[in-house]
Amino acid sequence: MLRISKLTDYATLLLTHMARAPQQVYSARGLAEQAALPLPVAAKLLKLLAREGLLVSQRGAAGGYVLARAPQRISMAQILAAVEGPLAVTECALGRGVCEMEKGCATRPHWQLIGHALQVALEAVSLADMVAPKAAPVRLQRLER
Amino acid sequence: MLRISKLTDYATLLLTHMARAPQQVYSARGLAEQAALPLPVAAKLLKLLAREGLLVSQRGAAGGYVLARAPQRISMAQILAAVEGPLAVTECALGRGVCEMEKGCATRPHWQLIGHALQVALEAVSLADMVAPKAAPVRLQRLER
DNA sequence: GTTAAATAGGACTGTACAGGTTCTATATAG
DNA sequence: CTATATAGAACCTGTACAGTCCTATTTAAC
Repeated sequence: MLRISKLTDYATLLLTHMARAPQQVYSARGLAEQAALPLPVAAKLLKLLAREGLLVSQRGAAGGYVLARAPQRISMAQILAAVEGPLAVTECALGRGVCEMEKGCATRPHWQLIGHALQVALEAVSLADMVAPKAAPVRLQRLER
Repeated sequence: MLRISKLTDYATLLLTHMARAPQQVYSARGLAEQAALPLPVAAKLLKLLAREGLLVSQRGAAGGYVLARAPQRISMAQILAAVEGPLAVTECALGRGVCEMEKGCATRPHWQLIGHALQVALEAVSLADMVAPKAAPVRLQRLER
């Protein structure tokens, strides 16, 4: 569990295809074919990614989508945030007052810590890393007290 | 997003209560009250946690639940796995043949890496850490290439 | 100017699963 | 024997994810 949504997975797929030749303009139709996704799904995602600033869109004939930045500067954290909204492992991580047990809850700061570790892990992996043949160099370390 | 389920959150709540006085026997009813959870929910979770080996149960009158191990030896990863099943950020992380795009998918190993980072983060935080006043000492590090 | 090709944005739908309840069976202390 | 526990399964229900479709709007090309 702790699974990302399928849509996020698809979005990553689309973006990695584009990352192989950045600056090129891709149509929704073409990308859907390459990624083997239904056109409506790909189109919906591309629109979303454009709205969220990860892609730049060009309307009209011969239009399409281009990566808004170099693949190195697009992190998995950004992709996930674009598709699924802000990262929040627990409800209380979203803000005050969401959870009614807030006052007596000693576990909250620790959840936040786990959430933070996850955030860092996601930020450390870029789109460029995702197309690289070798695994991205991220490692977790446990500090002794 | 990437949220844990409410049930996992509740389970953590119950377990942290128990961790404050390990070796003590807790009834489902008492724990439900302390944690301010509906009795059916608490009961269901406690049964599950017992089945998964995190708790030891004692049936009959004056029965109840005890932590199966010291709080230091119960990790958040174990709690999450008990309630939600094996950690899998993407579908393909569960095993071969689940995802039909498997052959041409270059992103898979990188997802696995992210999943692994998450796993380590969750393993590094114990139940004992969750009741401690200070945040647990976990840190992520990015290695240079 | 018209047409074709593309994105923008929203509405709509089905369905799988989390979240929660209830019931019956079984064990055990007193 | 009875009261008090847990064990386990079946069941219901709301909601959010996944996916489709329809109607603008923009722009290149002829």
